[in-house]
This record gives sequence, C-alpha cells and structure tokens, in this order.
Amino acid sequence: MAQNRAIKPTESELEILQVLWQRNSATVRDVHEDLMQTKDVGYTTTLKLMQIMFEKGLVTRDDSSKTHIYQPAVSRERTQKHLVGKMIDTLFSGSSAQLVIQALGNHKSSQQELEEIQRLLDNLKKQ
Amino acid sequence: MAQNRAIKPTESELEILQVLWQRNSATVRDVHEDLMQTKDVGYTTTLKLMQIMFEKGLVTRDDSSKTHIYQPAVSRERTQKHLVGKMIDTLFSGSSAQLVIQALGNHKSSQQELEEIQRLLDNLKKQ
DNA sequence: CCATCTCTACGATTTATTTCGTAAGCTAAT
DNA sequence: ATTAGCTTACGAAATAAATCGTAGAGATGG
Repeated sequence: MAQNRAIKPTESELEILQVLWQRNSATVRDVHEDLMQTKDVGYTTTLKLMQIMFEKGLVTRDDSSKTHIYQPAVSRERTQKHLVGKMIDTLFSGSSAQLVIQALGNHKSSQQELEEIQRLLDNLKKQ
Repeated sequence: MAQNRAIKPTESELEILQVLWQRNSATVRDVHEDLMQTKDVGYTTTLKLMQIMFEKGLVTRDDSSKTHIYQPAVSRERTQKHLVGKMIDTLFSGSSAQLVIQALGNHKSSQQELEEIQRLLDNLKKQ
C-alpha cells in the first residue's frame, strides 16, 4: 500500500505533470522549456518544484547521470479521476451528468469524439 | 464591464459559494452550520472568509440589519464554465470529450440524466 | 440595569505555495 | 588548466490562503 498519499498536486505541480505525462520522461530543462511557452518563470523555480514533487512522491527520477531524468509517479488517469470527482462534489452537487452537460455544451468536440461518447452512453444506458 | 475579474475562488470560497448557490441567500451562521456538517472549523474563520469574499466581489451583502445577509455575486454557471474550462486545459490537454468520458465512466448517472445527455449529444451531432 | 448571547471587525499567526538567488560540482572547449 | 556553460542543492523571501482570538456593539430576558 505504502504510497497511498492523497493525490493533491498544486496548480504548478499539475502543469509539470502535464508535461511529464506527455513526454513520459524528461529533464528539468525539457519541462522548463515546455512551460516557458505559456508562462514566464525562472529555471530554478521549475527545478525546485520538481525537487519538491520528488520528495512528495509525485515523480520519480533517475539520478545516475548528472542531468536527472524525471518521470511521473502518479498516473494521469488516477489524477483525473480524483480531481474530476472532487469537482463534481464541490461544483456540481454530486451530479456527474451536470458536469458532462457543462463540458459538452461549452467546448467543441470532434465528430469522432462525439461518436466515442455515444458508444459509452449506449453502454451505460443498457445497464 | 466593470466586475470582469477573473473568477478564481479558492477551495474554501468554493465551499461557501456552494452553500450560497443552494440557499440563494444566507447569513454567516447559516453558512457556517452548513459547512460544519462536513468539516470542523471555527465560526470566525467562516466569517472572515465571507468578509474577504465580499471584498473580492464574490458575494454581495445586505448589512442593513445587524446580522448581514449574503448572496452569491458570481453565478454558478459562469463559475462552472470557467473551472471546467481550466480543468480541460490543464488535465485533459484541451479535450472536453476526454473529460466527459472520464466523468461518465467513473460516476453513475440516473437514467434520466443519461437521456438528457443523449439529447444534447444528438444536437451536437447534427451540427 | 445587568448578564448573556450573537454579531461584526480586525489583527495576528500559521501553513501552503511559488519564486528566486547563490554556491558548488561537472564537462567540454579553448 | 582555465573558462564558460549547465546542473543540482538549498536556503530564504514573497505571496497566498486559512485559521483563530479578542474586542466591542447591539439585542434580549431576567
């Protein structure tokens, strides 16, 4: 069981995890350059955050070479599940359908994605 | 345009807004007692938070009588929209469909809600 | 009138989060 | 070997959020 901490990355940590999930593994510089495309922050800030994340167990790292290589230690799915659940609770009074409606209504999806949702919906309706 | 601040309630503020949205208007004590059902926190903490929210413009209040009466100043819908949008960005790489799938998959909805989603989906597919 | 209760205001403290400067160690190129 | 360029470690400051204690005002019931 061990690492069963509550998954609660902060905003900034989430941004970093986002990058790590995408690249699967990355150095501090990789992450930092990625982040710099959207926000302006010092290199050591990114470094520090990633060190803290390591301490918290949010990421693992390979420090066998001078430049450490980081990987996410929490899965994207589990984190999504956790945060979506929380949002449903605190913002949608527990109704996942309301969240779905909100998400579908205000943000466009491709035809293909809509099909995927349709299939899922068909399944749920059968049960 | 005036009050076009970024809507960014903190965790605790969101809990309070939740209560206010539900009741439409409430005193600090009302809110506090509601919150106490799930968390344990001092009365003055709730008071202070609500005062801060007032300063930020997240709530309005009627202070014509000694016991002030608060109301939400931001709509539930707009707040939902904002936060859902942010979540889609930072946690689902911009794919609202992924969020929908996550929400539908992990949290049960009533048959009726599924129908509502179906209708919405039909509409979207037509366009 | 007085004690008690409930409110608000407000300052202070604590805790969490983000940010960055500086130092020191490697490595590669001069 | 010296310098320039990266890298990590680490402490500390700045900012944000949450929590609470205390004081004082207004009402209420004895």
